Amino acid sequence: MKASDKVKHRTDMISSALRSAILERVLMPGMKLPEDSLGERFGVSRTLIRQSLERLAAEGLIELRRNKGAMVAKPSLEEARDLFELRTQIEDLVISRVIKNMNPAVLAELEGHLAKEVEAEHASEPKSIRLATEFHILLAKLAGSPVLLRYVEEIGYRCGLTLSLYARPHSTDCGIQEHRQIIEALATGDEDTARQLMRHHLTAVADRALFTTDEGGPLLYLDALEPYAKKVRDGGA
Amino acid sequence: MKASDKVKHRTDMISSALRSAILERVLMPGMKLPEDSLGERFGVSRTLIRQSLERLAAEGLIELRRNKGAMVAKPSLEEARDLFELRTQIEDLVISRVIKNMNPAVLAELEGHLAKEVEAEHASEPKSIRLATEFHILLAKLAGSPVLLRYVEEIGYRCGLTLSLYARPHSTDCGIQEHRQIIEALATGDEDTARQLMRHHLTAVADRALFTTDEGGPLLYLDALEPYAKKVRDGGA
DNA sequence: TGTGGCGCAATTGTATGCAATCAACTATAC
DNA sequence: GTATAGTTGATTGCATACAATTGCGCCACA
Repeated sequence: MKASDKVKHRTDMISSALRSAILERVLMPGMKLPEDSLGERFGVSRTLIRQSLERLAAEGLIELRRNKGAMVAKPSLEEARDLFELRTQIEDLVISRVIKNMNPAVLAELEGHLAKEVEAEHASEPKSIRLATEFHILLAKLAGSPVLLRYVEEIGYRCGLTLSLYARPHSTDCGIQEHRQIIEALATGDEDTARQLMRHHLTAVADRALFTTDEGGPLLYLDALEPYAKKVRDGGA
Repeated sequence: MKASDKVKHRTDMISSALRSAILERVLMPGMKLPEDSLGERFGVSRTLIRQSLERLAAEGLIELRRNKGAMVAKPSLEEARDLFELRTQIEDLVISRVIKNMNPAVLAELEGHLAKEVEAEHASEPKSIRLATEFHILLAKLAGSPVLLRYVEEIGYRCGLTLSLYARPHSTDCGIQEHRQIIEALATGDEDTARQLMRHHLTAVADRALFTTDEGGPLLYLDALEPYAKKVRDGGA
């Protein structure tokens, strides 16, 4: 049966849970992530936690220091700028590809996502943030290249993390309007405009954020993780 | 002291050893990589091998199938093309940055590398291949962005892997001349020319390779690994 | 002779235990 | 009172042991 096939392994579930927690700003940059506390929370042994942490470290979402454990990554301002620059460059390719694949079904997916963003705009802040990132990931999916998707995802997540360090609250507000414009340009097949809008959008997101420099001390905070751990313990996706 | 600091952990050494073996075409795409055989070879337990395999899987160099073990990745032709396209797009950024950082020391490093390439041209094939990839990595280093370096490295490695699947023998020959031209353009600060040369170079590398479709069966071959394993067992880098 | 099921061997998935490392604290000497 | 050395507690690094899964070969049966 398909349902049991799709059960990714527990490591994947734990990685995803931690990743979501980081992207939704439940785990803030600098927080320590000790193996056995996490293992206890998730109801698994340190082995699986270790694997998950290594994976997230490879993605750049956490830092792993020898004999000193893991903590949510605290990218420098420079690193943040480099990430956005790289992202901008890569998403050019996404635009080209999506335009090539454009059709009513694709357009519908994009507009469906936009609707979700509008809906969440005045609801929960974490959800808006997540949807904003997922807009770009949806575009990458529609580009039809697994390779492209892989890197857009990873860099998008890392950008999301940097925003939780450097962004002011509510800085996502105007993003929805920019997403809408991009969709319109894509729909009309105007590649140059779409590309420029995307570049402008990403620059704007970065600019809205990266000017304020916030300073937060490293803290350990596990209870916030509880809802995420519960899903894993209960065997959910 | 610095020497003891630089002792990366054994997992890193094993990952590097396997990565080198893959890039030097000692481990060909499709070869199986069983955990305990590798562990025996490298003189470590399966734990460390597993970690290394997971890391390489994250980099896209090997594939990891649940309950069925690891094998050297066999990227499809389409994936190969996507990788080169993405690489081309990203290395644009490298060019811009290197030009900004250009100075005599940088130029000297580039020319030093080119000299090594020339020297190895008629010596060992694997060394030429390695040096050709490392030219791009050197450029990324000189670009001065760790983020950029990380992705150029990874994608460069993956491209190297695809070439071992799809490239004809001796297809690296003309690469050196192209590298030389790129260095010249960088030296004169001509960004547009450099960028175009780089794009042309990468396209040429891909084209020289990706037309022949070779079909190789999956094989298990461990003895070829011996020199790599020995370095690790002896505690070398 | 071909096909279907059953069991065994091989390989991976996960937990646990012990050793090594690091950080913080205390005690002692100056 | 300060500085340094020793010691203790906590945390990671790695190996080993056991459980679960998969694939293959064998045998029965049509």
